Amino acid sequence: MARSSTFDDSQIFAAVGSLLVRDGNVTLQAIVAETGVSIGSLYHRFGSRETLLARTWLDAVEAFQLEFLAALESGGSDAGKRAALVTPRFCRTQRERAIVLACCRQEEFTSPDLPEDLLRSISGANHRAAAAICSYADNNAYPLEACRLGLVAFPLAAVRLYLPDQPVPESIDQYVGRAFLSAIQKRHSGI
Amino acid sequence: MARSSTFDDSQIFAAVGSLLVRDGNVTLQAIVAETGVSIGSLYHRFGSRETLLARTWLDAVEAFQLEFLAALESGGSDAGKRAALVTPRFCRTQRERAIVLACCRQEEFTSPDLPEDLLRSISGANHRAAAAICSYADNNAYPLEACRLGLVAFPLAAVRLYLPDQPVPESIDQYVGRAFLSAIQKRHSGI
DNA sequence: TTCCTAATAGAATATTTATTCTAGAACTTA
DNA sequence: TAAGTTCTAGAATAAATATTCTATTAGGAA
Repeated sequence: MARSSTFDDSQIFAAVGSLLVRDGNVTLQAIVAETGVSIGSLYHRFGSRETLLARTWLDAVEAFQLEFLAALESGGSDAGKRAALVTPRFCRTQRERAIVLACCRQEEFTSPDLPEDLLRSISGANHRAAAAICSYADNNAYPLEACRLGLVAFPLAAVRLYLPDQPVPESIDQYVGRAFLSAIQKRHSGI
Repeated sequence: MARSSTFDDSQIFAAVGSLLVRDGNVTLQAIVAETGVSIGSLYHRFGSRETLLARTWLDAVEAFQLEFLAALESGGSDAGKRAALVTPRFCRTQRERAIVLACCRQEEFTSPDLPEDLLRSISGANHRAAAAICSYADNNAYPLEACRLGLVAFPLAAVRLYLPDQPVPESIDQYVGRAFLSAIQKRHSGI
């Protein structure tokens, strides 16, 4: 066909992750400096900075959901707890992707001038996760709010204590597990 | 002496908060549009964009710590739990400031070209909070990690479920209280 | 080997955003 | 009311950043 790529998209996604950590924002110049990919090549591949960032985010989300949804939908009695623990583990096995997830707000990636198919993939991923959490809540008669906290918010908060610079220690898993249980435990009516 | 200010700093700080929510970033032009303060006036007051943002953050942190430290250092047996609950309450009573705290990373505000006194105030605030959490941990023989999670990370995670756009519901307080307890409860050696 | 296609390259350009600068307005005190 | 001082104003400038464009390069198929 034609010339094949010199760089992997994944190298670029990883660079975005480390720039997020180092500078808190991502300029194309910084990506060029970090990866060696030329600016022309970046535009050839992605079309715009916004698309590049959105693709980076989607890549991270999909990798995460692969594990998270598998755990949540596996059905065992501790499916929820195992799903909650996916977050700290993901931080250890796929650090750059975890950083992207921890640093970006998903609302950034709904701009209507992203390419059609990318927008579809993004909203697909969002809906898939939302639906899974929702039916987990329904099936167990937990409030949705409790599930969102226990499955997502608390685990994320825990790893953020360390994420940008330090490794996420094993000790965190205990806290995540217990925070999950605290979220889904049945309430008393008062306080 | 001389002419007095037309605008309150607090109006500007509030505008930064709403811009953070709406756009996720804050340009001076946007502040001008939002508040009506002129660009010249902004520079006269703050000297640089960076200083403006740092002052906004400091304003929010100090307001928060006023309540948080009072609760934490009040001494009662449930001082920790009350301190944890300061976060959701602060979100209700001082929304803009809470938003600033929830959206900014404090590492942004350590750049050496901020004015001397501002840097001192910022690091003072950081140390004050860190020290308070530390001695709370010591006094109760809790791991520091547990206290950071229970007092800060979990409460913040809970309100972030709503913060940018929606009000933080009262129902959150129960979850925050229980997550705090789950963090400081004594561990079993295994899992 | 030759041609076709897509990838790479980076200078040139456009755009956005921060910052400086000069003038003028308003408050205060004498 | 006059002088002094600080605040406001916004056009002009500078700096950072994204985007376009024209070559050039490299792999694959004929």
